[in-house]
Amino acid sequence: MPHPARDTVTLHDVAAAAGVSLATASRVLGASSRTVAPEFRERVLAAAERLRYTADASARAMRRVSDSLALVADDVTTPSMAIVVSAMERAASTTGAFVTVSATHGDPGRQLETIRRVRALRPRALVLTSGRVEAGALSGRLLAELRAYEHDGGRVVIVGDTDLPFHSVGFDNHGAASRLGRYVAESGHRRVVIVAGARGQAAAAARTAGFVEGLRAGGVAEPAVRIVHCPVSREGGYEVAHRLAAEGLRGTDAVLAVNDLLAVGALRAFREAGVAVPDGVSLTGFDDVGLAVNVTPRLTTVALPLAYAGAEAIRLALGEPGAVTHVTVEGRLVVRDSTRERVAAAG
Amino acid sequence: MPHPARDTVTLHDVAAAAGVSLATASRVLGASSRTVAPEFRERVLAAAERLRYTADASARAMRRVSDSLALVADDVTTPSMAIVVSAMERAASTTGAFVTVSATHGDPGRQLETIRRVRALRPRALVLTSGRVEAGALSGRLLAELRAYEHDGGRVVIVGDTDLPFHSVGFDNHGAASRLGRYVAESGHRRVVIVAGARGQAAAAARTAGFVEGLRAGGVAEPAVRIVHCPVSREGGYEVAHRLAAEGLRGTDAVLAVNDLLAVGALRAFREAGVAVPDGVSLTGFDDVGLAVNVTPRLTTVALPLAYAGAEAIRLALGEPGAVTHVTVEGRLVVRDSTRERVAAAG
DNA sequence: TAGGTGATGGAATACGTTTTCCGAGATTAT
DNA sequence: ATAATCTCGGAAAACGTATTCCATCACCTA
Repeated sequence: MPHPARDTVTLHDVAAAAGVSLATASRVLGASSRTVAPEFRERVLAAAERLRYTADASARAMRRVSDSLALVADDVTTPSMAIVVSAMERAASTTGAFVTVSATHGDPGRQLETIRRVRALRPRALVLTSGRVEAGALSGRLLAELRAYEHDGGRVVIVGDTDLPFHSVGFDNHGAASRLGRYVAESGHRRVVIVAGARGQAAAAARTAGFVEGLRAGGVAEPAVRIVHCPVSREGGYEVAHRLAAEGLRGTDAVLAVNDLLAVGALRAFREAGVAVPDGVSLTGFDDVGLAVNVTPRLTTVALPLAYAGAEAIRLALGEPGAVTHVTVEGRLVVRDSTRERVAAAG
Repeated sequence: MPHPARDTVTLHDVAAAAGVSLATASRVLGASSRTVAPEFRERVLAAAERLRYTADASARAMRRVSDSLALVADDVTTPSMAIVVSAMERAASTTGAFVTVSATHGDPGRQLETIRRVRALRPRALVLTSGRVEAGALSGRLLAELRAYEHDGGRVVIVGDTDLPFHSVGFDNHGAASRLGRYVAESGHRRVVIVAGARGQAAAAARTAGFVEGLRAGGVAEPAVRIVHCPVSREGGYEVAHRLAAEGLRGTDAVLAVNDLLAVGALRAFREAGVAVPDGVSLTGFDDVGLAVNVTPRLTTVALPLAYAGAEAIRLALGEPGAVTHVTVEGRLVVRDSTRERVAAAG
C-alpha cells in the first residue's frame, strides 16, 4: 500500500467526477480569487458534496499558510487553562483553524522538547502559558528555539507576565495582589501567612511580592508576615494550613493564598482542625475560578478576566504583523465571605 | 512570495549541509528501517542540530500516517474533559503525536460541521465525547460522516455510552446510579427529587433511570420521586434547589443530582435558603470531580475513573486494528458527608 | 473588420517529505 | 577466482493541493 490513508477521495476525484480540470476544482473548493463559470462551479460543488470530499489539511498547508494554532501549557487540567483553551478554540473555529494542545508538566526540559515538537506543525501561532519558568531560565535554548520558530514566520504569544521580546498578555499580578494585601491590612489584620506556592514560579512570585507590598502599605510590617512555599495544588494548601493549625495559629489572623486552589485546600484543613473561617482566621484566594463561589464560606479573591485574556491572546496571534505588544489586564478585588473586619487588637 | 512559510530550513538544506543526498538525510532523520553508515549518520545529525531542523509535519503526513489525534467534545472547559484531554496529550506525546481539540457546544449542527472540519486533518483517531446527542439523532448524517472518516482509514472512539458500531469506552451510568439510588432508599429516605439535567442527554438519562430503578429496589415507589430537568450547570442546580426550598420542600428528604456541578449549585441554594445539608435534606452528586471533596459538606457521589477512561480511549485509538470493542468502566459509590441515615418516619 | 482586452479553463509545477528502484561496491560461497 | 548475495547511497517518483503560466474565446473599440 503506497499510502497509509489510501482511497481517500481527493480533489482529483472530484475534478474527474465533475468533468473539469484539477485547477478548476481547486479554485471552486479552495478560497481562490479566480472566478469560475457558474455552470462549472455548480458541477464541482455537487460532485464534492456527493463524494463527501474534504480537502486534506496537510496538503493544503504545504501551499498556503498553516491552519493550526498551538497551545503549550504546563498543565492543561487547570481551570484557567480550560478557559484559555476554550477561548482559543472558539476563535480558531471561526477562522477555520485548529487548536493543538501540549503539556509540559512544568519541566523546563520537556518544555524545550515540546516546543521543538510543536514547531513541526508550523502553526500560525504558538501560545505559551507557563508560570513555572522564570524569564531567566527561558533565555537560553528555549529562547533560541522560539526565535527560530518566529524566523520561520510563526508568531509567539506568551500568556503571563514576561519581559521577553514576544507578544504577551499579562496579568497585573503585582498590582492586584497589592490591592488585596492592602485591603487585608486595612481591615484590621495584623499577622498574616502567605501561602506562596512553588518557588521560581513567576506569577506566584509576583503575587507574593504584591501581597507583601500591599500589607506594608497598610501598616503590617515584615516580621508579622510569614511566607510559606508548597506545591501548587489543593493538597499543598491543605498541608500548609494543617501545619499552621497544628501549631495553634500563633496569632495569625489572615492567610493569603497565591491562588484559589491553594485557598480551597487550606479551607478544608481549617475546617477539619476546627478553625472557623473567617471568624478564627481570614482566608483569601486568587483567580476567582468558578469554585471560589461554591465553597463555604465563599472566597474573597481576585478575579482575573481569563476569557478576555485568552481572546486577547488570539487577537495578537492572528492579528496583522506589527510591533511586539505587551497587553496587561487588570485583576479585580472581589470581597466575599472568607474575610471580615477585625477590631485592631494592639499587638 | 511563492510560499508563506518561506526560508524555513528544509531537509534539502540539511542534506546539502551534510554533503549527502536527500534520501540519506531522510533515512537518518525519519525513523527509517534502512541502515546508514555511521559516518554519514553523524554528519546528518550534526547538520540538523546546527540548522535547528524540524521536519515539517504536514509534508510528512503526506507520505506516512498522520500524527494527529482529534478530540471533539461538547465543552472543553468541564473538569472531566480536562482530564481526558490531559490523558490523551500524555499518550500522544510519548508517541510523537499531536492532540487537537474542538468544541461543538452541544449543538448537533455544529457537531456535524466540526467533524467534517476535523476530518481534514486526517487524524489517526477521532475521539468523540458527547453527552448531548442521543444515539438516534446521531444515526443520520453524523453517522455517515463518521463512516466516511473511518473509510479513510481513521479510527473512531466514543467516550460515553453508545450503541453505535464504533469503539467506545462507556461508563456504567445506569449501574452506578442504581447503586446510589438503592443506598439512598435503604438509608431511610422516602421522598426524593432527581435533578436530571437537560433532556435528551444520554448519560444524564441513564443516570436518572438508574436512580429510579435503585430507589424502587430500595422500596421508594414512583409517586414519591420527582424528576426535574434543568440546564447542566451550577446555575441549573441552583435554580432547582432554590425553587424547591421556596416551595418548602414538601417532605423531600433527598436530592439526587445527575452530576457534581448541579449538586454544588443546589448546595449553595440550600445554604442560602437555610436548609441544612444533610440534616434537612440529603444531597448527592455524580462524577466525583475534585471539587466534590472541597465543598461543605463533602459530597456523597459516584467516582468515575476518568483518567483511566481517557487512557483506555487512547489505547483503543492507537491500538492494533481489530473488532469493535465496547469497554465499560464501573463507577464507585463514595459516601461522604452530604447524606445521612434517616429513621423511617412512616409516611 | 482588425486588433486589443479581459475572462476563464487546463497543463504543469512547486511545496517538503518518504519510499521505491537502481546501481555500485563489498562480502561471502563454491 | 568467479558468481551470487548483501549493503547502502543517490536519483526520481509520489503524496494532494494551490498557483503560475499559457491558450482560447468572447467581447469591445476604432
